[in-house]
Amino acid sequence: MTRAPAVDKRRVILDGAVRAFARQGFHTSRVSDIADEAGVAYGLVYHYFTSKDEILHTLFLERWDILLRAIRDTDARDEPARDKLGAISSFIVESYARDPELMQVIIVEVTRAASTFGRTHLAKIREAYDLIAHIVRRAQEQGEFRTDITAEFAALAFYGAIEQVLTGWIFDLIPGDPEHLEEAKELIVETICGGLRLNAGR
Amino acid sequence: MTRAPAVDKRRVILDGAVRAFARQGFHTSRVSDIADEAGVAYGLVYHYFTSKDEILHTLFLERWDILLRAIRDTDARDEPARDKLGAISSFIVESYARDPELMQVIIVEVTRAASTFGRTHLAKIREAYDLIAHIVRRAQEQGEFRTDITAEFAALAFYGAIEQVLTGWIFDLIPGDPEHLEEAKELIVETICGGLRLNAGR
Amino acid sequence: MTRAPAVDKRRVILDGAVRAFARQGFHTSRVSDIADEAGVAYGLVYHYFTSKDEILHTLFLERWDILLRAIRDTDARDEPARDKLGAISSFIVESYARDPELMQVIIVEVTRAASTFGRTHLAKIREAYDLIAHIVRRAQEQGEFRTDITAEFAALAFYGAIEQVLTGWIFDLIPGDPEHLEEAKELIVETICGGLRLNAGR
Amino acid sequence: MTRAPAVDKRRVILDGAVRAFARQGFHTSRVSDIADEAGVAYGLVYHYFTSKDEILHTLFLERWDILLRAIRDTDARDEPARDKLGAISSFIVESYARDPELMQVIIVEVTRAASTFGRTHLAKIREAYDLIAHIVRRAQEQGEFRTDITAEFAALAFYGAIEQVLTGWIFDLIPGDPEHLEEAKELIVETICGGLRLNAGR
DNA sequence: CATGAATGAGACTTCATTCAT
DNA sequence: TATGAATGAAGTCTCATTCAT
Repeated sequence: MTRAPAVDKRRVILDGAVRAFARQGFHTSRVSDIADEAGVAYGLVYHYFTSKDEILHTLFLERWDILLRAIRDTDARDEPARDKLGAISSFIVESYARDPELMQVIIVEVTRAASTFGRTHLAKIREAYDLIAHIVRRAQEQGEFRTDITAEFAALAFYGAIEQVLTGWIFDLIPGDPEHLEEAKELIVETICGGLRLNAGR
Repeated sequence: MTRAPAVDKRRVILDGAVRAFARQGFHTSRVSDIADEAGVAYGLVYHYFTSKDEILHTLFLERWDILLRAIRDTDARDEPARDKLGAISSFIVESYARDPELMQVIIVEVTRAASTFGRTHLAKIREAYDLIAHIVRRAQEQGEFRTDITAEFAALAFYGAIEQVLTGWIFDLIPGDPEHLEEAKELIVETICGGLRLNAGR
Repeated sequence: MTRAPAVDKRRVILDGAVRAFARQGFHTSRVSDIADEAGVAYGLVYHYFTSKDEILHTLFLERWDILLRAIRDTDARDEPARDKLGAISSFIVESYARDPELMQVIIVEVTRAASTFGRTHLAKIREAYDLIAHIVRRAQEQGEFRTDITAEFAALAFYGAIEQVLTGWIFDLIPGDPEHLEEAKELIVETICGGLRLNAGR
Repeated sequence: MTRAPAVDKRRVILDGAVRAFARQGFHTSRVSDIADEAGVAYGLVYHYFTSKDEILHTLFLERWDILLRAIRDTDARDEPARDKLGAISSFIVESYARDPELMQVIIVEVTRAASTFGRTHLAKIREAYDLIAHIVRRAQEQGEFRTDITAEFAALAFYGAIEQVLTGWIFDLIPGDPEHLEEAKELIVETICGGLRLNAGR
């Protein structure tokens, strides 16, 4: 007759891990650092997770599935590709605004640090590119986007630009205050869709 | 009086390290893997480098300085910013074409895996962004580029797009045969400068 | 709530270290030798101590503080300096009789092998000399001891004689059976206080 | 038809070793430190010595044989034991005055740090004690010294007192300027022969 | 003789994971 | 659930010694 725990220790550990990973990086974080950060005992981490790796996997998968769902939902809407990409850009920036440490961990330790984890989750990551590429491809078919740039290529460029901007915030290369974040949502997509070139057509 | 050795063992070790890091990643590569790959004795690695880290630092700095010089040289030329960015894109793609393993190591282990190394070399990395931003800024002043996207932001987006495309090749997300590489040089810059949108102005 | 362990593993490790150090010397003892001798796993040594050095430090400090306290207690008594020195001599010889390996380690590896450790603990070691010198100085002031030999000098000579006798036992230069040990307590102090010379005054 | 080298490199290396060992201790001195200190190339050390150990052995044996000879010469003289011990004391202090670094190395790294080297040279070291004990024994037989303190024991105490005083100088526990050194020669022997006790007989 | 590059065994230390309580 | 002591494999770095020139 055990009642539900006052706090979800599993969650507490995941949150501690985010803070530890964000501060010291995954490799430099010891399991004891995670436990300390979470305020739980050393061994409890292994009660909820089979390995240190699994914690990072979990953090990534949780978040990435949310992202994939968001992209799918966006794509389902009936609106110009430009707006869809805008929505995706907004969603990612918004995610960063809400939990910068978590996004930092996912980008720095998984998405970009392809070493072990990236490779493990390559399929998942690719899924996002594919979904974006799909949006682009449809836009090309419908005459909204140019066709001389392949959809796959465009998807990478788009996502790469977003991640780099986030990286810029993470490492203080560009100002990351709320105002700039808000502004960036639109600028990112405009950069990719509209291009830097100043021309009459716009 | 010792004469110069027939082969530069230091170079041999660096080359071995590139292969080891490219195959297994920096963290997973043991110093003995580097030595094996280079075909030298374990201890010799420490004869030329003070630590495993220093090897990666050296690889990065060697290459990055070449990149910075290339960007500076490009900027010095008198031509449209569009062409300058094209030249930079070409240079980076070309670097990848010539030594994909080295570029993989630099991107995957340093530039993107900011954890420990990125932070160390942040200043160096930023230098590249700044140089690119400078090109953009000048283009904005001269009416070649639109001004509603800040130069710093544009630089990040541009560089991010390139890196992501390279990452795409590295992880086989998009075809990376010579033909595609050649084509990409131009496509990258056209994506960023021209934008994806199909419009009359072009 | 974890209860106190049946055996104090920290103590077990220290004891194992004493045996290892006594047998092979500090430098020649590997951490694995200590663990083996203590009958614990390799890593447990580092659970309780931060380094191999710290183990030796601990052994020394534990014992030396006991010695210092003994000297202080002795000095507090109201009796001739001759008897005080006799008590100190007895205490040290007694310490050796009880745990010859520990004393060997402290003398051979710390007190005399001043290289690294001695220097670290020089202040502590000096404290002992100073306390002895203080006893001598008081005796000089009260006419018990001659004054042409400085107290500091006398303290060194006294302590040096003791240590050398212990070293003699440790290296089997002189017989170290219980009987001789007992006898030595008095002989040491008599040598230093009475002198070797045969003269009418005694 | 090679002529004698301008400088005896072997000697130069030994001298460099003394400085290195005195400064950093034997264990902490690398062979390269010795070479650097001597101003010769790395490998040359192995041209003259088979191992790092052998260098220390050589330093010790060279000096110790001189000491043994000095003791023997002293003993051969026809004079009171008191004066013989005085001569030995003088000789050792003099040795320290002339080359404190060498004496430091011999005492700190060999004589007292019995670990590996002491054991190796135990027989040699014992020889000195035996010679001193012999002097004492003769003095006892001739009624100069008391007989209740065994000669072996007395020899250890005497030598121990000397070494401790030297150690005091080495580690700056007592002032080691020339004046004090001169004075010590006599004080040491007077401490041991005359004793600290103030009594009518003297 | 002289040089210093090359070798590789060895030892410390770290830390993920297990387990008894 | 919860704790943290216990385990031991793994990896970095050091450095004495060898050797080609």
